[in-house]
Amino acid sequence: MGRPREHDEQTRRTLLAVAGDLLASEGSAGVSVRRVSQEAGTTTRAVYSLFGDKEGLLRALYQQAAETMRHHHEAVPEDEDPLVEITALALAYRAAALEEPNLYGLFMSGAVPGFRPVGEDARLARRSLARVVQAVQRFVDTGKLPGRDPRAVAQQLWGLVHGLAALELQGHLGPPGQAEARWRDAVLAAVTGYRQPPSTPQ
Amino acid sequence: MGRPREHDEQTRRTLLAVAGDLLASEGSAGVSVRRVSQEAGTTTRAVYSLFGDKEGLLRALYQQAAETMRHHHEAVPEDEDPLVEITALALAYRAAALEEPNLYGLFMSGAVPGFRPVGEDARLARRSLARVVQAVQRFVDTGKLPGRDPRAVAQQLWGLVHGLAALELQGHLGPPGQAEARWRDAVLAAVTGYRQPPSTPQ
DNA sequence: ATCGTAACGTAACAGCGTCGCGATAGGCTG
DNA sequence: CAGCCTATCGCGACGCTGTTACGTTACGAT
Repeated sequence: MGRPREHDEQTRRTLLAVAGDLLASEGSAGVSVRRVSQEAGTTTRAVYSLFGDKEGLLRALYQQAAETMRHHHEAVPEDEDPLVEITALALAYRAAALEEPNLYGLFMSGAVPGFRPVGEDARLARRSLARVVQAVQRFVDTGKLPGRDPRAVAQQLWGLVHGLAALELQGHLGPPGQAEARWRDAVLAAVTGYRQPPSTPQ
Repeated sequence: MGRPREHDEQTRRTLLAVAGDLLASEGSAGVSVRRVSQEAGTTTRAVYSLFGDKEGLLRALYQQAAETMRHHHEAVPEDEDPLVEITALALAYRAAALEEPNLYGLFMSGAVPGFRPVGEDARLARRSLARVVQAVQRFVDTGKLPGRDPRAVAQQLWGLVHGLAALELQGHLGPPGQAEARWRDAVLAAVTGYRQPPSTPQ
């Protein structure tokens, strides 16, 4: 019974695509409920029917960004040398961040006003790093990172790459060539450090 | 000639203090020109006379945050061991970030909608790390970080601490005790790595 | 054919950043 | 001392925002 819904899955996809484009082309200021729904050829009601509210729309975008990050990581081949594989994973993270800076900003921190991932969404960010945890675990198991806690190392590497990404997106790392050198060097130093057994007990 | 200005230096300080308090207590959503000016006992015009526009007000807050960060760093005593001094500097960074998360978010990236530091302000962020650059320079000069470019190392350490701060503020590092352990461990690994001469030419 | 109901578009609400406009207040000139 | 000049003031309006109450519409069930 009742009127059949026209705000369907297709409309949902269109809204998400438009929101993503607007975020990329005009930044967070361009993403308003009116603007997005109008450019998607529908009305503001559609956003509220499909996503609950504006934050719901942003949450969907966030999940999409997390998925993109996960795909970038899973495309990295395994390597028996931790330095090679971890460097490749870091550069995959960098590629994802540079590819869609605004989407990455939404994903990793505060590029959009009041948006903050909570609960399941916050865990989504961590899950997108599963590939890194798995790699570090493998290196620990085979004695290549002696005495290390895989989750701790993955967290710390995550911190490093996120910080480098934030700095590069703000222009603090110079031109892309120099920036990549900074990434490689930082990862190299970190992995070198992790290859030594930790001196503080954990 | 003309009417004497009542939007003076005192008004400016009051507006900045109110804006800082609102940012700390209610986040970026609480900082509106109307709200700030009203709670400061003046009118919206004062903000536009003294700061140009809302972004001018935020810029002034940003500069204040940079200054706070610089002070935290300069309070760290010198030490002949790079590991000791750099760890202390990193924990000073952490303390500044945790002390006023919203101000730090404004300072380091996108905690406020359309705000992005440019030009002189972006350089201000780098200048707040002068103490780190100086320390690394000293270690390079005395051969404790052989073959390193002080500016590159400082940038990379900056990336590391910023990333860790962002992760911790988002709750990804667990309770404060574990978080501090993560910080110490990450810095330890990085410094250990920097003590080895770089294998890639720079 | 009529009714019930669910989803629709519209229009309104409060709040936002910004700025044009008339009022105001003090220093300079006569 | 009176009056003008002008820089600064507060007020109110403009167009925007996210959200939602409301009247309308379209279909399945009776």
